[in-house]
Amino acid sequence: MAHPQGKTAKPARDRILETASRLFYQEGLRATGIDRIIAESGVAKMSFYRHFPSKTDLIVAFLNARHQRWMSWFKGEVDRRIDSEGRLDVIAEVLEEWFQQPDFRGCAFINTVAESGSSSSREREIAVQHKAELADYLETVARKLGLPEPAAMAEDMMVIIEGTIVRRQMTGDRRVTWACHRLIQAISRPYT
Amino acid sequence: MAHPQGKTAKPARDRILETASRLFYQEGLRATGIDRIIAESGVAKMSFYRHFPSKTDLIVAFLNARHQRWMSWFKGEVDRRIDSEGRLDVIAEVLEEWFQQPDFRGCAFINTVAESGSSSSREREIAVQHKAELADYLETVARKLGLPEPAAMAEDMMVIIEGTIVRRQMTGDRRVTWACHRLIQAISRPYT
DNA sequence: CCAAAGGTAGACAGATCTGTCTACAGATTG
DNA sequence: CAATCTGTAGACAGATCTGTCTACCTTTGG
Repeated sequence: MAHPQGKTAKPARDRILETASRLFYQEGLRATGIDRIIAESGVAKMSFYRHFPSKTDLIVAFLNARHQRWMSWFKGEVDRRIDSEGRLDVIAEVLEEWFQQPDFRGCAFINTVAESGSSSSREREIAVQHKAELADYLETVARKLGLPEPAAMAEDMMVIIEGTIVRRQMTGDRRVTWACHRLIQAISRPYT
Repeated sequence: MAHPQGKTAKPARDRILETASRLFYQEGLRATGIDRIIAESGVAKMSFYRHFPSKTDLIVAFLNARHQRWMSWFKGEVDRRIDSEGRLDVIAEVLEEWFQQPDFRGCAFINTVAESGSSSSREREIAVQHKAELADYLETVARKLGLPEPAAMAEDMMVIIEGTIVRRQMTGDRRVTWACHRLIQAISRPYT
């Protein structure tokens, strides 16, 4: 091997994607330069461009991977709790688990849209698609719980979730999760 | 005058700040270069650096101006409607007016935080301060309406508002405002 | 065995970005 | 009048960013 790192060395592509995922999420897409990703993943520049012909390709790979990873984690946690407790506000608890991670810096997709200008872009489309899938999932949950007007309920939940994430990113205050709890309970109460 | 534009030409500083405000909001802070601001405001480079010693100074001026402008507009609209209708969900109508503006691209302060990396920055602090003032104002509104637990109510409202803004920026769908309406009505209903 | 695949190291090009500097021109004011 | 303030026009420096290119090395499959 040109640069011996033992048999367990991960392939260059994996190291690049891991480093990029960390930096893109932590520092932002525009703020993270190719050179830094190359340096921190310990890879040659040509290896980088062999696997990702452009920075945009790397961003797309990052967003797709994060979408897969986050969605399956979120669905798993919510389904498990819903099945045992049957209450919609277990979602607040799942979100709180996410917020507890020390590197939490909001939702990568919200941040991506915030960073995207007014013109449309591949990144923006992926983010919008991610949120559409999340809304779809919430509608199936509402249906499973037998709630009335599941589509409207899902949109209400989306507003609560996005607000909770953004608010938590801005303030870092745990009271945000309490507010999330109260709001979900409020929309779960039957109309008088 | 060096570059005659008639008696009504605005001072260079104003033209710079107006152009920068448009571009920073529309395209993002990092995506907007000094050179473009200089070109589009029709000003010489030295005039720019006379008024704003660094790009950061211009960003700070932009955020402070936008904070003043947006907050006074929002408070004015909400106060007027609250006084005549006495319902908290007039806030959804005020937000919808904002969303109708053709250049709407979310909240400049949320976008700023999304663009700021994990390290703290002057821009981030201004954004956090802006949201703290908004939360304070909402608490006074809740108090004025005689609602129970105004502090918790204000935090609930913040989550709803942030979620509505982000959701609207992401989807552009008017149903988001309906969800905002429903949510405010839900937390306004007395607990059973 | 040897060719292909995948890797390293690093120079280089070209664009762009922030910020400085010179030279000059019109207006205001002491 | 002369100084000062505010402005224009544009060259320039230095950093950084994306992306290309050359040259060489090692492992593996046919």
